[in-house]
Amino acid sequence: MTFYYDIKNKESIISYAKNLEGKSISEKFKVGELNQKYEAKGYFGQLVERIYFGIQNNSRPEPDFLDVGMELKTSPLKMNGKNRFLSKERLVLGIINYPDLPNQEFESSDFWRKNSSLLLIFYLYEKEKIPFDFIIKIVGEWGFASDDFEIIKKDWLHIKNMVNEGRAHELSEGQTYYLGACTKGANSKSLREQPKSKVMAMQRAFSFKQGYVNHIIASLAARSGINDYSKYGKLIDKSEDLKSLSIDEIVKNRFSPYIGKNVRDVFNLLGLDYESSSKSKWSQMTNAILKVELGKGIEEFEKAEITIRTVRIGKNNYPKEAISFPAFKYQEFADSEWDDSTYSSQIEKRFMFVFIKHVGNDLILNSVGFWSMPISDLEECRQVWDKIKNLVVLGKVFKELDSNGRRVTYFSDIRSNVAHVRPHGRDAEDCYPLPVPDVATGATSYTKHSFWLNKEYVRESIFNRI
DNA sequence: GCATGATCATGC
DNA sequence: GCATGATCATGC
Repeated sequence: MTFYYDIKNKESIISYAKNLEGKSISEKFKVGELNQKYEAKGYFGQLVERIYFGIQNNSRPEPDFLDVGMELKTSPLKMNGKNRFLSKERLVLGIINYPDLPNQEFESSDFWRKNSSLLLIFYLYEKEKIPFDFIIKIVGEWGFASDDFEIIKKDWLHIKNMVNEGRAHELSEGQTYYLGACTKGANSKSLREQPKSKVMAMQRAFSFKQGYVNHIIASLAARSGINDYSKYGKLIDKSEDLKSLSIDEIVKNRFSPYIGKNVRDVFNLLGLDYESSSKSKWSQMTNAILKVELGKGIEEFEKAEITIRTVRIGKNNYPKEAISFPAFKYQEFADSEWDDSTYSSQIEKRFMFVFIKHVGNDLILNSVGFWSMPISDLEECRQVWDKIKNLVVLGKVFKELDSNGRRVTYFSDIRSNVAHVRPHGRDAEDCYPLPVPDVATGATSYTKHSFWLNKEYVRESIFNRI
């Protein structure tokens, strides 16, 4: 079989790949190629490699186009409400080889040799279609701009250091920025040996976070003229050298002139209105301190999927409030497991906390820092989630009426050292449907609820450690 | 004084 | 018009 590209010429390969834009595999080839395996996960990528590029499926450590050092990757897109393409998932870039990793240097590592230049083929995933009919929307080559390179290299080093310290079993995605160590395997029971500890560690792969892939998509789409690349505010300006500073340090440096100051004075210094009753004034303050235009997303944080939370601290370093997550849909408990639940993906992210402390009658900007939940606490969150799921799918929402004739929920009995569950809607009438009607009352919907991090937990495990 | 339930203010 | 982060209210 002849292929219409020059295997030793990068531009030739890219322009051949670009012919796929706007088309599906079945439009390019006769459907006679169909076989029964088409439902298998990852099959689309195999199709493109084998049928379009004539590459035998492999799991070699070298890039697919060896002569030009470029790796071929296919990845699914979804549409958001505004007709913009978003990544459907993270982009997985190869299993982390725990035994070898401590002996590698980044520039000559397996990871960088294989992935430093990516030929990306993004297709629109549509549930009702077979992979042959998925439409390829965006094709392009992705190298790494210098800022991204430095951040990805630091992420890689973090992962390597964890393995080198015998802590591969403590790795989680929230510890790094763009390059994550995502779980890889049938479930979280896929365990591997690690070189510096006897503890078995979950199998993990290097992967770009969904937020980083979104940035790649927006950037490639803009190159192809498919849609505009919406501008974010950037945290890092040219004068700062990412070779010596991490994102953590850059953020701490920006905050340091304001730490310990009265929040009213901070607002005045920044030209912001402290009297505003807006609850978004805290995010305005953060943007202003970070020197990012107000009302804009922070590019580096969007790529790293960092969640910013502002927390007021009262006497005894006790948080004024617990920390909430978005209300959950009861139906989701019937449809998913922990590993693919919305809550698990929210709680595994990296967080930036801004702590504001009440001292006498003053509010002081106390501290700022990054945080991700330790694996052992994630396990507690999982248990809380499992218990709520169990109640919801059994239709056990309400207990019998209490002595005052009020309906009491089973949900408030479920509280661990880390998290609990509480109402979270516009008011008590703000409901989501239940997958199973409540056994005690017959109710088919219930007030929106969400998971909350306990105040005690916020104090001990976040505030006291930042 | 905290746990629990309820609700606000805004931006998209 | 609703989802979300932030905050208020009350009874034990």
